[in-house]
Amino acid sequence: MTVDLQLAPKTKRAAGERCCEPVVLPDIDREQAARLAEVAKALGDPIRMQLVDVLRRHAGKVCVCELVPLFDIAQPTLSHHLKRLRAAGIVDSERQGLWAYYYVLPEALDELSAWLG
Amino acid sequence: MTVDLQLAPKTKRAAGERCCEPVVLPDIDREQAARLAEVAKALGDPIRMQLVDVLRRHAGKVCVCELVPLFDIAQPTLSHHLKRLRAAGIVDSERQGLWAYYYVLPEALDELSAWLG
DNA sequence: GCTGCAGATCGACCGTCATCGAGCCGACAC
DNA sequence: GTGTCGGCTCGATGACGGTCGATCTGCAGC
Repeated sequence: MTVDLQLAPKTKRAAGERCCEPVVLPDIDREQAARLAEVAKALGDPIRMQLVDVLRRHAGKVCVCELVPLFDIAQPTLSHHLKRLRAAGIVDSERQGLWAYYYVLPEALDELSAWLG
Repeated sequence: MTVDLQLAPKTKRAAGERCCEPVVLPDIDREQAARLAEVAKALGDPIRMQLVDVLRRHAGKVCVCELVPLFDIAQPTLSHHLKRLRAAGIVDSERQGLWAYYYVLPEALDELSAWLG
């Protein structure tokens, strides 16, 4: 008995009226939303935002030893932020002897920029 | 004696050579970086990214009761995400009787879009 | 061999966030 | 008045993220 308990008439509105026409799109590509959210989350830190800004303005490979004095954080912390940016596909690195150089991969930022219109 | 211990010649490179020319800009407007990072952090969640996408595509005020069935999360959780988006200045809300309607404030997204170029 | 340096990684601490249920409040119908 | 519904707020909890010191890895020079 009471098998229709989960099918109770919960669709009954306050007085049968609707709040607004149901024209919202039912599904928006979730995969793209997940990728864009990952890029946005990587940019969601002031230090990482400034890091990307410096690398974008320089328009070339920048040595880590030049990035450290720009921020008042320890070197391991900066390395951690660069690793997060690289995991999100925003930047990439290249080692030359002692030093490491970072540069921007424009694809991720371009996709976010295209979504913003 | 040894008063110049803190001023030791730490500038001495490995062999006197520099890793790269010091042309990185010393300071990038930190306030703007903080604002952009706040907007990006608010977008750094798949559900919030889809929420903004729905509100942008609808180009009008959307009732919360229409947003709830689009995601498999509880209604308080959706309200939490909307609150975060509103705190970041991305959306705003307006109550009409029983229902609440949310809409996009384009300024925040426009600033991020302008920075992305 | 040893020493020093640039950068990455690890472990730990602590703050913030996402999620949920429970409860509260305002508006409407009766 | 009471009941009901839509939505928000409050706690609690588990997970994630930023930061640091300490340590490790390569590399260059002695």
